[in-house]
Amino acid sequence: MEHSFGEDPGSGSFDKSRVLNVKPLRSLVPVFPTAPNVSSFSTPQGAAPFVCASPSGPFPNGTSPFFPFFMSDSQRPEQNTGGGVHNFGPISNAVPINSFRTPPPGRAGRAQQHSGFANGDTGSGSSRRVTRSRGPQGQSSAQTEDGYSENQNQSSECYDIDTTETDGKGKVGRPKRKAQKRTSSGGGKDINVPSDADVDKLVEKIQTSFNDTFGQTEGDRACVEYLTMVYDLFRRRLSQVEDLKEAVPGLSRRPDLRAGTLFLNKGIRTNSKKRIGSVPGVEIGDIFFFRMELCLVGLHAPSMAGIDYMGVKHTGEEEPLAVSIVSSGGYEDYAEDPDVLIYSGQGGVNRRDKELKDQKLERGNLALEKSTHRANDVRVIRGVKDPSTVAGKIYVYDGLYRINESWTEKAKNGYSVFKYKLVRMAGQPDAFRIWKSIEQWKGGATSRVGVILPDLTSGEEKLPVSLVNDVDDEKGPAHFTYTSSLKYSNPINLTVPSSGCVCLGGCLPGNSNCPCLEKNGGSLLYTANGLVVSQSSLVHECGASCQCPPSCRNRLSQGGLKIHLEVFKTKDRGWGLRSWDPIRAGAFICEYAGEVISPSKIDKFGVDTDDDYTFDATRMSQPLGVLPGDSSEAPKISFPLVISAKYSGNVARFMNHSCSPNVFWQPISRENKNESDIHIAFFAVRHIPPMTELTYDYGTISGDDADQRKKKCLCGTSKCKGYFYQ
DNA sequence: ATTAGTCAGCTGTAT
DNA sequence: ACAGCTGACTAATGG
Repeated sequence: MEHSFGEDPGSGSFDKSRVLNVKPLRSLVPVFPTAPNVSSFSTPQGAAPFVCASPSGPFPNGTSPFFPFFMSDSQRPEQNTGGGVHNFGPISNAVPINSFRTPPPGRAGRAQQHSGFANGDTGSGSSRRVTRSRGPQGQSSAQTEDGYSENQNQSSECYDIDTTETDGKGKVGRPKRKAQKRTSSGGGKDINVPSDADVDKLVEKIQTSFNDTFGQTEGDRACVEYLTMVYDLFRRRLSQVEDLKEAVPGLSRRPDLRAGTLFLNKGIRTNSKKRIGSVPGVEIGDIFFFRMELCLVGLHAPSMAGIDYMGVKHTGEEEPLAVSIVSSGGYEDYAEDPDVLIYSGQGGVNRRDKELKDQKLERGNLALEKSTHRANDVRVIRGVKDPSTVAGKIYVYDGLYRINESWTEKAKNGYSVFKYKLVRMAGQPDAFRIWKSIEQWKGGATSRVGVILPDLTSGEEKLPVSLVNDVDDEKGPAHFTYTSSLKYSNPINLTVPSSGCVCLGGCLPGNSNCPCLEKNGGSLLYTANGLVVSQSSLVHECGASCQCPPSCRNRLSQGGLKIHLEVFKTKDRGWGLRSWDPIRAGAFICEYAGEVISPSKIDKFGVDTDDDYTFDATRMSQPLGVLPGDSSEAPKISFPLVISAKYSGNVARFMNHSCSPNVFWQPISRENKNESDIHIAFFAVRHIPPMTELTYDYGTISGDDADQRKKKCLCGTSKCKGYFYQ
């Protein structure tokens, strides 16, 4: 994050008339596939511009049908990827080679019992020779570097010291969960949710896909992004499965842990070798919502413990050194200063009888002590409070620190505790500091450089959206009217009339009598905490004629802004959109507001070539937010809806294009008596740290004038195609 | 050099 | 309040 978020005591009031005519970046043109096809969006009588169809049809003539939700993999036609780049690589049905691996002698019998993940060796397979380095006699697989010099260069080097690196097959013997009851909830309906056997198949598909794409690479940015995205997709899918099961006492619902272990056992992970210094592909400022995520990307291996360390050889003697710590509020740390962290050692409390005692200089504490003297880099992950999550905590990777001093002191409870003073290395991009700044902005105590408007929505949204320019002196984008809603010039008649639900307490998963869920293939497509499970062709939400309350889970996109956004001036791409709040993968961000342009209007008046702010759902783009191999996987296809936000619109009109986007769009149908509106909702592809620009893929078009709409892409990502279509 | 068993960890969610 | 999963450690067994 190269922006500076300084204070500006001067900027306060603002004259709206100074929002000038600035040539916006986007010059979009409404696009329809081809002229002859336009008519296909209308019924023969020309009454409805498009038809809202249930997953199984019917479809208007000439329109490509949505892929049915229930289609099995063998039934599904070839994915149309629009000729674009394959992000995920081909998903094959072939059994991965290592599935045929002979189990080690003496373990075979046992391993076989756990059908699911018993044989989960890692994809990197044979090269993963594991030796344990234990104690002084631990024979480690050599290390030439001593790695202790004060030299900065050493920091990013990977210590080739062998640590106890589980290879995924080692720990199968532990008794796993008991045999699970099969769900069969609801009325025995065919529910669009996989069984446990399906889950196992799904993991194998993910494994294949992961190995195909990243099998050779160990830890680059693309790999880390893919891994975290797929992990959370899978986790959301599992939580959807859990949702359908009756609560079994003695069986807790921890989809995060289950997804994590399945991934680890299948080798769906990266940077599994411990190292001192930065981790390839993980960037300072990256955020995580589960400890398992830290483990999967190689940032911090233990699933619970706060101190990660490894044995490092130094002049023949091996000693433990700390590689990373997690400060998450469980101890009496001092973590207010963005550059200094006073960290407490671990231990001192018996977990079972909660008996308190002095901390001992062992394990993590010992490693931190050694690292104090060796002055090696230690990665710091800070837990920050986040009221929006149930856990109330988010982990932020704050980069490399060094331990300046260590001491012991008496804690409030009277027992002695180790304390370590960690100081952040200079020259690293801001991470935790940004969180502290935002905290202050929210408190309103300080003003900020470059704030043009504190709320450009003028109260139209529940949350203010500030307009900020801290790069030049432009005073704002071209004038427009802020509206939070989507306007249809003509109501749309449903071909299949349907009534709303009567779920007075809100629609709940497993209710086979809810007509709204039925439209979604029998399942609720949103998790309990308001995340979309995955991208699909169309999500049916509850609407005006439903009797469920506004808080119903199936009305996720209807509550207006829940995330604190701001419109800001980018360095070279005009105005853009970013968020003060961290955004979880799958979280709803906003919808695309504006005016629906009917195809007939376009026929009559021709294409408005000057409309710079248009959303075009007919375009093709890569599927994002879709789990490889998921039975509910629905590739993104064109959708006959074009929205103009030139004269009126909301924050979504400011979202720029990226070839490696962090946001995807999703058509949503809202039932309304005998009418139905299609809305376009935006969801996060992956976790998005605060103040990161939000972008989506504008998609590709074909046709005679496609070349004219090609614009040079400035997204700057490694996957950049070099152009995009305005 | 492996394997199985035990333990506690600045988890996280249900009650 | 407590299930859950892992890495670290320990003891026992096999070459």
